Amino acid sequence: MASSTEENYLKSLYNLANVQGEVNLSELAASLQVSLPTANSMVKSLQKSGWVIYEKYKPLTLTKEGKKTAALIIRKHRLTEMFLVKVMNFGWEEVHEVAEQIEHIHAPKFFERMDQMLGFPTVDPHGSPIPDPQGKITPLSYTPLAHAKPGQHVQLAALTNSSTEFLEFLNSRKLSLGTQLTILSKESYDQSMVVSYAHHPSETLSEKVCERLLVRVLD
Amino acid sequence: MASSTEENYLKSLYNLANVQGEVNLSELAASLQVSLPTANSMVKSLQKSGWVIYEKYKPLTLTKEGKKTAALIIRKHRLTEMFLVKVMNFGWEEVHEVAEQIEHIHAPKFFERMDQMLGFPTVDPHGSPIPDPQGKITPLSYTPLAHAKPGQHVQLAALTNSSTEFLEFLNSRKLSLGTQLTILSKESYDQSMVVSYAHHPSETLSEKVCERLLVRVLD
DNA sequence: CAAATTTGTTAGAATAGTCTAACTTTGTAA
DNA sequence: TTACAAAGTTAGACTATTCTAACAAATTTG
Repeated sequence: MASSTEENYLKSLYNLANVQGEVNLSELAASLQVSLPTANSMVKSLQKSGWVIYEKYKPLTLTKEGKKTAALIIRKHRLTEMFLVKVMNFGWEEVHEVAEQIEHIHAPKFFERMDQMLGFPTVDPHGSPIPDPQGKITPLSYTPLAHAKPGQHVQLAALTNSSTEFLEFLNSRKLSLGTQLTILSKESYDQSMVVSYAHHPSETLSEKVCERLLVRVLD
Repeated sequence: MASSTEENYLKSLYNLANVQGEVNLSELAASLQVSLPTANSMVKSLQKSGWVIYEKYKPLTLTKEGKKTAALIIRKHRLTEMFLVKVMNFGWEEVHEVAEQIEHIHAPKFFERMDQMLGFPTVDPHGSPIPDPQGKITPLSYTPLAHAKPGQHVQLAALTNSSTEFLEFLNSRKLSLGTQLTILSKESYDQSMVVSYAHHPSETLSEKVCERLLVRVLD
């Protein structure tokens, strides 16, 4: 069984996986905030345990086992976030830290109960998909708000970034998942967009924000 | 801040504390299932951190700080057990293992929310008192069933032992906290007792069981 | 393409927590 | 009160995870 540290490496590897599912050591080290040699030696040991495929100077890939293990940790993380928000009344900006700890708890029944109490949710409070109990994950197919056209009606469905600061920014604008927006205009100079939604007849969102908001196009 | 390992040492020390609040190294080592040298070296480091008072060949005592830290971990443990039973519908025999892990989570708000959702309980599912947020604990003042006299009416209030096996035994007899018992007789040969309670007109409980059941005398 | 930069590797060390083996103190009991 | 047993200590070693310093390979770029 993986230690918490190992679980964190697998999770990072899973989340960083690029087009080919390949990740550089440096990316991994940066994402975990450890030095390159630390990541290097850990990766060697993950390889010995059969979780990653690794050859000197080559990029890293998770094995099938590694992917599944990672997905199941992410499942626990997202289920926990959902539980904190729906059952324990946390704000969506408060749940990450706690979930980072609870995801390492070994107690299948605890997470099964959460799942059941939540009615088997498929996405977490930030719209990210929750892997199923087998570690299968259905990728999202939403569009960045930045790609929407003036006149379109869209609904906020997920975020590509869930940092506390961004979530607090969204709170301050009363933007939450499900909010329906009408795109009023797009400024070609800086790609910012002017949108309207309930009680907010005109709100300007920067390019950065528009890229982080994933929407479902309604018309 | 204490590591999980250190927290476990403090908790054991707190729970083992005898009359003088003194504990032997061997008791500690046995309770944590580590070797004597391991306990010895850990105790030295706990002393350096100001959590225990220790001198070569002398018994151990927790400092004020150590006691408070321990009580707050026990608070998290018991609050968690209560949450698992009352909110997540676990059986009282299933909660210990999970709580052993969750008690090490650092997330004040998480436990405050539990406390609030539970209506600020003062005892856990096994009748053990929950330390307050300052680490103060009110000791129980119940009587072992073994001390009750034939003819008395008592109510099951707490347990001195909460092992899974004992809890499953109680489940099998439909005995739970709050159950009112009438003591029918006590066998002087083996100290076993014959009691009656809802739907159980006559149930024999061994001395061992009677010593582990703490009751409130009703008349 | 050769230099510069980025990326990855090795070596060596530190800390936390654990162990076994060997030895010393303390406490008990004949 | 000496001898044995129980309890505690020391020394030395091991694993996991981390670091810095020094070096090597790969990649980028003028």
